[in-house]
Formats: sequence, C-alpha cells, structure tokens
Amino acid sequence: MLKIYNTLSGKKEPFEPLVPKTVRMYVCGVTVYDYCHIGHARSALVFDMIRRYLEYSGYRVEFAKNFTDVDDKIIKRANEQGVSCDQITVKYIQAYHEDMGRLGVRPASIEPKATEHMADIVRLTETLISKGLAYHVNGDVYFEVAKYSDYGRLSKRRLDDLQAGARVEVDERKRHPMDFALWKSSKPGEPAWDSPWGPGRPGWHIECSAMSIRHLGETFDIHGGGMDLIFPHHENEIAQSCGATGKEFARYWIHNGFVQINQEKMSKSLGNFFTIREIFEKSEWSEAETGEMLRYFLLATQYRGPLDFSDQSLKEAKNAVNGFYDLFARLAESDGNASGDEGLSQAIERCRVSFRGAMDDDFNTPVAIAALQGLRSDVNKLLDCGLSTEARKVARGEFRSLGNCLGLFQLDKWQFGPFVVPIGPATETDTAMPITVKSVLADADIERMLQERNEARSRKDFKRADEIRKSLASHGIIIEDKPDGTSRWKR
RNA sequence: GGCGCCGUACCCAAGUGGUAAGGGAGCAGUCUGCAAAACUGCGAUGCAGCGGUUCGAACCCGCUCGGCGCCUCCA
Repeated sequence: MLKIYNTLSGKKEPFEPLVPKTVRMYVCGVTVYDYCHIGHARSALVFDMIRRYLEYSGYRVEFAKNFTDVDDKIIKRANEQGVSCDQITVKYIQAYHEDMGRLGVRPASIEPKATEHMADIVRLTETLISKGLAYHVNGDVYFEVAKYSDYGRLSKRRLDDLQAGARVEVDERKRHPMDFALWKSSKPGEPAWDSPWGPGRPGWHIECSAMSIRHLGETFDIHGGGMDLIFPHHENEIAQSCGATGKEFARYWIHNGFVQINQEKMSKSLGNFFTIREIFEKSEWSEAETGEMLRYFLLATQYRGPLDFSDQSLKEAKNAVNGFYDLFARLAESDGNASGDEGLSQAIERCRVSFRGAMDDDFNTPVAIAALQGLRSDVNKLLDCGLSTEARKVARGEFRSLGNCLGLFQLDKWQFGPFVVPIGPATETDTAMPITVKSVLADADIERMLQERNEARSRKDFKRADEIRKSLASHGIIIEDKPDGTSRWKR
C-alpha cells in the first residue's frame, strides 16, 4: 500500500486515487525565461520518478506539467534582449526539453501553456467575481483573501500572522494586503489579451488553477512542486479553485526539498546555481553517463529533504553507478556453469519486496537504491558460483525493470574512464563536440592490442603484456583479465 | 514577529519507541604472473549538547547550540 506525505495534512496518508487505477497529477513546471538549474532538475526528476513508480504499480497516470509563458520576468528578459516574448519562451521551452531529456526525464503526458488557456483563465476569473470572491479595480482583478475562510490551510498560516512580517503594500486599491492579482491590466507594449476588464494578462496563480481543472478535472489526485511554492502559489491556487468550484481541488500535495550549495538554497537571486547544461558541458564523462550519474545523485536522497550539491557527491554517485555496470558487464558474458541459478529467484524476490516497500513508503528512493545494491551484491556472489546465460538475462532484466522506476540502469553500454580534455585552444567546434584522446582508439584497435597481449601472456612474456596494458591505460582503457585467459576492457 | 526544516561514522544516506540499513572512500585478506573486478573481514557502546518521560529513545517532551527555508519572484 502506497503512502504519501501530504503537505495538506502534514502526515503520511494511504494513497487512493479518486478513479481506481488512474492517477491524475499536476506539477508546476517552470517559468521559461532562462536555463534550468539543478534545483529545477531535482523537482522534475522527483515527479518523473513518482510518475514512473505509479506506472510500475499498475496505475495509468495522466500527468500534466505546465510552462508559465506569460510573466514579468519574461517581459523583462525580452525587453533586455530586444526580442519578442515568444522568442524567449520558445527558446527556453526547447532548452527545457533538451536538458530534461538528457537527464532522462520523460515529457509529461500534457504540457499546457498559460498563453493557450486564456479563455479558461478569463472564465474562471469571471466565476470568482460572480461568486463575490474577487473584485475588479481599474482593469485589475484581485482575489479577496478574506472571503475564503480556509485561506492558509496548506501553508499553515493565518492571515493575521502574514500581515505582521509582510512588506508594506503600496497598492491601496486592495481590500487586504494579501489579496492577489487574478488579472493584470497591461501597459503599452506588453503582451495583452482581451477580457471583460480590458486588455491584460493573467496573474501567476490563476493559470495553474485553470489548466489543471481543464486537463484533469475540478478535483484530481496529486499536485506537486518545490517547497517554495507552498506559499503563496499553491495556497492561492487552492483558494481560487475551491472558491470557484466549491469542491476539493487537489487531494494530495507533494513538495520536494531544495538543492543547496554549502547549506544554502540554490537560487537565481543568490547566484549560487549551476545550470543543467553547465554540468553536462563540464562533465568529464559522456552525456549518457553524466545523465545517469546526476539522476543517481539526485535520487540518493529522499525527495523531501535538503540535498547538498558538490563535485565530491557527484563523483561518489558515479562510482556507485560504475559498480552496477561492472556487474552488467559480467552478466553479458557466459560460462558453462549454472550452479548459482537456483539462488537467483530468491535474491530477486528479496530485492523486489524491499524495493517496493521502500517506494511505497513515501517514495523512499535511498532505501530502494539500497535494495538494488543488495541484489547487486547477491548476483555477484551467484556469479562466482556460475550463472547460466538465461539466468544472467533474468538478472539483468530485473535491474532494468526496477531501475526503470528511477530511470537507472537502462544503458546497454557504459563507458567508464574520464574523457580527456582536448589539447590546445578551445574552439567553437571543440565545445560543441569534444574530441577526446580516448575516442581516437577504435574498438577494433583495442581488440587487436588485447589479442596481442593475451598471446604474449600465454607465452609468459609478461613484459610485453604489461607494456600493452600500460599503453592502453594511457588511452584510458582498463583491462580486466578473466580466469579463462581472455580479457574484458572498459574505458 | 509568524510558520517550518536540518544536524546520524572520513563522505553520502536510511532508520522516527525495542537496542544503529546501504553505498562511496580507506585498510587488511582471498583470488591473480601483475593488475582490475568480485568476495571476506575491519570501521559510530553511539545518532549536535543537556535534562525529562519510559522496562527501554537517534526516535517522544523541554531547553540550549549550530545551520537553513518560507512569509517578496523562486523547483
């Protein structure tokens, strides 16, 4: 039985979707005015993992993740660069897909944009006005917080408390300082849409209410995002949506913790962030390996806790993943022995039970990973006894199947060693397509050298054998000799 | 001022009342011509500190220390 920590109740609750076997989930995506950093990556990855595990558990998942493509920051960025807002949003939506794709984050089943839902937004705002929950002032429309008695139930705040520390509000047209904009009249030159209140654009919170209701219905199962969205964004979404429909909005609220640098929140304003593409560009490993390493790193901590980002942690994640692919390399070989076969199904069952137990307990990925590490250890031992080709396939398949929930262990080939930094001054083409020393050695060359080395070994010419080992090592190739006299190699 | 989070071995990280998972790194051993991988063993009498509740606490309560988040755009 899956249990999920619900921010709304502050407790872990048994998860039961409204419609059996179907989960409807909405996650707040990003405002598209810049490249994503690791914090965005964590959030995207956490909900990707949740989606994957729900699917593994037999649910059909209707997963909506929005792009905020109307916003002050977008307008500002467009003005700075002298381009249209569209040019900005198109560019960064594409960049989002590229970056997340490299991380193995699957696209959501629906990726709505605010600009494509203006009719829904206007209609929702009209409903709120007609119900007396919102008011119109000079082309702006505000939600009247005092009219929604449950305001603060998600973030556990009372309106009185909020006022105490709140910055002085300059806008005296508001009836309460915490009233927030549903619709903002546009200034000349800003993107604008027609409305009953004149040309304008939606406030930030209303789009998510409109789009989630449109695509998932008035009441749906899961709503998620980063911790920082709890207030005011999600609090306001609840007020708007429940106010308009009179029904419960999202039933389970899930929020992921921050990525930190030296114990501090990674954020644009602090300037202490690393973009996803920056990590890939600086990585000494291949794109596929870097993606998997990052994934492993980001899922090695439970999603609600803080996660400190550092080169060392990344390196440790890489080493940990290497261990799995070492095993997969052994599993891809064969010997005639099958004495370990009968222990395999038990080991797999043991792993499955603890993997599912962990994931069912509020998506405890670190414990789930520990279960996979247990299987890795068990299979290595069984391999020492001998496993049939069939059993090896079964074992590899299990890693693929469980690993798929985390987006791990799907690669056929894993390259180990670091890429060698290109020699000489970097050029445009160098950064786009790094030429590495190790890639100069073709597989066929390596095989040829290995064969020569093994011939040398068989005639006990270890001096020659070690020369070849050393030569390959200088290209980043590591040789492992097997008991049968042949060798495997890895980069 | 209000609401909330974090502090577990060299590092990462589970555990939230029954006597400290797992990984990485390190060290030792087995195996190996050497090496690598794998396997085996070693590693917190203690979970920031101090009190309290309890037969029993890392886990509950109180206080203290250190770090951080939200209350303004923020994953």
